[in-house]
Parts: sequence; C-alpha cells; structure tokens
Amino acid sequence: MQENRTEDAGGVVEAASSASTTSHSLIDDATEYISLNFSDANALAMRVWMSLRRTSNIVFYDLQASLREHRSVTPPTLILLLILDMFSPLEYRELTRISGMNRAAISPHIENLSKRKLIRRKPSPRDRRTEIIEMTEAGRAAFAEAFTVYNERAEYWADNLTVEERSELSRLLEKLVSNVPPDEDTRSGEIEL
Amino acid sequence: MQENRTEDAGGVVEAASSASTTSHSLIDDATEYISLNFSDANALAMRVWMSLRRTSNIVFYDLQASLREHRSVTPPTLILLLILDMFSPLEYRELTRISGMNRAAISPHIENLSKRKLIRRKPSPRDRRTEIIEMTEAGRAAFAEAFTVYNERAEYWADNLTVEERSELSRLLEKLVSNVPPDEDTRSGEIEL
DNA sequence: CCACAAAGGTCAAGACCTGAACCATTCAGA
DNA sequence: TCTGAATGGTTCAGGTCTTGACCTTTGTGG
Repeated sequence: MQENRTEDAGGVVEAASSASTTSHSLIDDATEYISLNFSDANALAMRVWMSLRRTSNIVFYDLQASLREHRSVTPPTLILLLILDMFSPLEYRELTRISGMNRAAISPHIENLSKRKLIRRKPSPRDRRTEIIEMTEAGRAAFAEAFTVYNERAEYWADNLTVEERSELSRLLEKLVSNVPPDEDTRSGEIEL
Repeated sequence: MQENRTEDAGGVVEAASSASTTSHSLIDDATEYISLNFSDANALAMRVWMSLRRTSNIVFYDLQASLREHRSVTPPTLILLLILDMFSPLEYRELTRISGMNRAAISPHIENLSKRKLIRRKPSPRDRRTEIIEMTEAGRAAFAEAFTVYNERAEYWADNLTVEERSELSRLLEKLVSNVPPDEDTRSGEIEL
C-alpha cells in the first residue's frame, strides 16, 4: 500500500491546515488535504491523476530536451515519422487518426517535412481531396537517428522499475483508458510519443 | 464512412485496423515493430512511455473539457488555486516552485486571478522583490466548485481500476520518477493537475 | 444532370508555454 | 561601505496546439 519514507526535508507545509505531519512528498500532502477538506471527493482518484500528470510531464520534458540537441526532428514530428515508418504509404487522414493530432496541427508539420525531403506527397488515385504520404530514405534515416536518442532517455527512466513493474505499469495505464471507443473524438491518438 | 482500404500499398495497415482478430491496439503493434526493426532499442521502455503519454493525454483532454463548461476556472489556474488553497498565504516564488510552472507562464494567470478578486497580492515584509499571494473567500469558493467537477471526471476514469490497482498505479508512477532531486530544473512541479 | 450536404486540407485567431532579456532588489565578499 | 553576482517578477518573441472558418472535391438524392 503506502510506503513510509521519513527521509524528507521539503517542509513548506507550515501554512497547511493539516501541518506537522511526517511529510513525504507534496502529492502525499495534497492527497491528505483533499480527503480532509473535500469529503465528497475521491482522493485516491486524484492521487492517481496527480501522479500521472507529474510523471508524464517530468519524463516528457526530459525526452523533449534530448531531442532539442539534435535539431533535425522535433517532438511533434517524431510521432508522425514513427507512424509513417510503420505504415509508410499512408493517407493523410489516417495519419491524423492514428496520431490523434488535429489536422490543422498536422498540416504545417507535413509541409515542413516535405520541404526537407523526409517525406513525399502524392495525389491519391482514389480521392482527389486527400493525399498519400510516403517516407523517403532520408526520412527513415532521420527517424532512426532521433528515435535512438529518444529511446535512450526512455530507457533511462524505465530503469527505475523492474521489468515486471514496467509491464504492470503499462497494463494498468492501458486498462485505465480501456473504455475509450476506438474512434472517439478524444483529441488523442492511437500511438503517442 | 468506409473503413477498409484495400488499395493501400502498405499491407501493414490492415493489421492495425479494428477488424483484425489478433491485433489488440496500435501500441501492441508499435511495440512489436520497434523490437523487430530497432534491435538496439528498448521496446518495453517505449511501451511504458507510449502508454503513459496516451493515457495522460486522453484523460487530460477529458478533464479539461469538463472545466470548459464552467468558464470561471481554466486548467492552468486550477493547480494554482489548489496550491493556494493548501498553503494560502504563500510567497510568489514558492508558488512557482510547487506548481513547477515557469514564472513567465504564471505571471499572467496571477494577474488574471487578482483582477477577478480570487486572490490578493500583498508586499512581503521580508523581501521587497517578492509578493505574498493570499486566497480570498471568492477564490476558495471558485476552486471548490471547479475542483468538484474536475474530481468527478477523475473518478470516472479511476473507476476502470480496482482500488488496489489505483494504489499500485500511483506507486509505480511515483517510483518511475523517484530519482528526480526535489529542486531539479525539470520544469515540472511537486503537484500537478 | 444538378443542387447540397459531407469530408479533406488549409488558413486565421486565440490560448498557453518556453527561453531570453530587462529592471529592481538583495546578498556576499573585498 | 561598496561593488558585482544572484534572485524575483515582468515583458516580449517564438513555437505549438485548438477551434472555427473557408474552399475544393466527392457523393447522393431529386
């Protein structure tokens, strides 16, 4: 259940109405604060959510920074390149569906990648409204290089968990959103990086 | 509204389509793709990260939407209000540290909340460079209302897990970033919503 | 064959965050 | 005491995403 680590020195809690506890982290404090002051609220649900947000943001900031040094690929384009690397000749609208990115958000990235010859755009023989996006060799190389850097940082963070814990974490995360219909308008994609 | 793309050159697409019996999700496919095509990569680390991103984004979008209807509080201000509700007379710089928000990002929100009388700003007697931020009664009421709505949606998602699973998920998430020093420049706060 | 609604991609406006520059205040060391 | 470095908050430029609009193309029913 709850681990008890007493080696903390945070201590900004003096103004909190529930001060003078052995403070482990501010998430602990916030969870306790919520359960005490908002009796109708679900404190454990908030704890899950606060942990999720905090972990996601910390790791994402770090991974993003790892890409910044290699200026060739930015985070939003990395996921597009992954999807294209998997499904290379792909219609534009499939790219938006799988990535979950807004089509208005995707548009400039496609334009940019096309200019840099990392992808190729071809008219679709089936529907003149849409386009077919294709990876170039340069695109595959750029993706492989950026992805390697990205993955190294992901591995650095994952090393904090055992292999069993990693699997369990993935399972729980995927179960948490298992009730999302596949094409729900969640502004969120099937794959994200 | 057609779902089949038989004329696509890439046969991989069918494996990702919802009609397939063996395919569970695109995260499964991507994990397998990575382990097959990037032998040096850590596929499980990427799976953890993809699950984390996807879950975080899906839930965040939904929680954000729940606030949109109540126009009084926006997501970025909600976390500031939570922190102030906990520690009410608080120095500006502590607010930035705990929330993890960039001080440049906080500044306009503080200005906005102050204009709407949800918080009060006072000069600090200790250091004329900083200010002391104080919650008003209107601020506490606005936070309580918005937080209730927010928490209801968080509980909706958490209901997909058993109570034991929620605790385990929080534990694993917090362990994943347990090696972050407390005041590291991670651009991420002690508490986040 | 011809409206007309629906869908695909682009554009414009608005919100938010980041990094860097700026100015005032504080603090440490000569 | 004085001077230069560090700190706290603000402002500005740059970048990304979202929503809503627009225009073109497609498909459907009269």
